[in-house]
Amino acid sequence: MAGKREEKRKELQERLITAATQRIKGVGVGGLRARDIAADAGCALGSLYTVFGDLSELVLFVNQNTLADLGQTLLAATSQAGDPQDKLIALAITYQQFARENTHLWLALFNNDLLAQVDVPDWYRMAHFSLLGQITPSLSQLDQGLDEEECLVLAQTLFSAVHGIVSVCLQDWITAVPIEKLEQQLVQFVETQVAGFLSQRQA
Amino acid sequence: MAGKREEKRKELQERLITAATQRIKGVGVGGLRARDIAADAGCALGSLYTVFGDLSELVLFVNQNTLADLGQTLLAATSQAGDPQDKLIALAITYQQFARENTHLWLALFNNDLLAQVDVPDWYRMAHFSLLGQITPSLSQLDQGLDEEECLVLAQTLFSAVHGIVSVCLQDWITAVPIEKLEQQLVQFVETQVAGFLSQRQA
DNA sequence: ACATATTATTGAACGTTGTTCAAGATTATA
DNA sequence: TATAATCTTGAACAACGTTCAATAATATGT
Repeated sequence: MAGKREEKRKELQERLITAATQRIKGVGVGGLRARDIAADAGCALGSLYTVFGDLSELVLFVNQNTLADLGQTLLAATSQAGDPQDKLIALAITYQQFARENTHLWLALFNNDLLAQVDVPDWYRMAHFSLLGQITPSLSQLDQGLDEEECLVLAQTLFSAVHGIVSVCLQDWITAVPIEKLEQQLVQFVETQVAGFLSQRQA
Repeated sequence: MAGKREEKRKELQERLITAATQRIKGVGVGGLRARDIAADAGCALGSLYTVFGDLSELVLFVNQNTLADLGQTLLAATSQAGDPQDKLIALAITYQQFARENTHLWLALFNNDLLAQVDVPDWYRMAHFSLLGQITPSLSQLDQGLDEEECLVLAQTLFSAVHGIVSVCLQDWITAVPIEKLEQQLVQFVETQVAGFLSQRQA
């Protein structure tokens, strides 16, 4: 009978993460309720707090899975791109696609109301960081004069910019740019950015 | 004694907005408490709900002021810029400066957890929209072949991109790019974007 | 296999939240 | 000044995240 405790604990943890994931998918991270999650996972309310310190920590685990999914999706959809520019465009389009197909889970990644109360663990920062690793090769291919740090900063800037464009569009702030034009917007943006690089490199 | 009711109501409304603004400045929109606001404004808890439908509506009024401030700040800091590129850079830098100096108020503008429950009124969308009006002239100056709609979409894209860069940096997602490099990052970004425009216009 | 110690699970209970509403205070009207 | 209309009040409510003593389940020692 040895090891049964740990095994059950792991099972419960997975059930809770699954339940939380489904709830976030449905109602968003703002509509997350401890009692709902416990009910879905088939355990008592208090049991949730024997596995996770609080709800924020549970969301962090959901986010870890989302980040992994996102990383895999980006990798799968862009590995066969040739051109650096094509690859950057494919990354942006795939990012936007993921955000649209998993809006609530994607928004949970950036909801700092919950995350502000917990100090973000290293594995979380790492998962974010590794996404940049899919951008840097294309950048250093575009401009071979970039050192590693410049390349990282540039990747960060580009990622943030694309994220901003997608984010503003999906949260429907202003009526000007409809979601139907998002892809076109992104393609144009990356093209302009790449053209700017090349033009600056010549000067 | 006529008109005293309306006068007191307006005063109370202003006191509540002021109190809420100060609270958001201090603890962020997530730390906003109806009881604190009422206490600061010197009224009963229930009075808050005779002026505003709920807390979200109150935050909307705070945001209106913030948007007006932001608009004024951008206008004042960039009106004397000559070059379209210089103006776009000035806009980005000023936006970042405003975000850093009024972080909590600025974050409240984009916190959709509260805003999602209320349907955003037109005056709110207008205030967002008018910010774009500070970008479009520079863009049509850069490329006079742009029609009005293209120009608006482009302004939206650029604004979103800059917002994303600032947002990611200020929320400290990843350790890679420190806040000290934010300005440099923005300047470089706008320069690249403008260079891209010009290069594409020639082709 | 049994008894004991250790640990996990439970859900009622606590403090805090946004919001409501009958009672009382204030202002308008005649 | 008296009456009607309206606003202000804060106790009360439901729902929330979180805790914890009691109970059930598991591990350990003989």
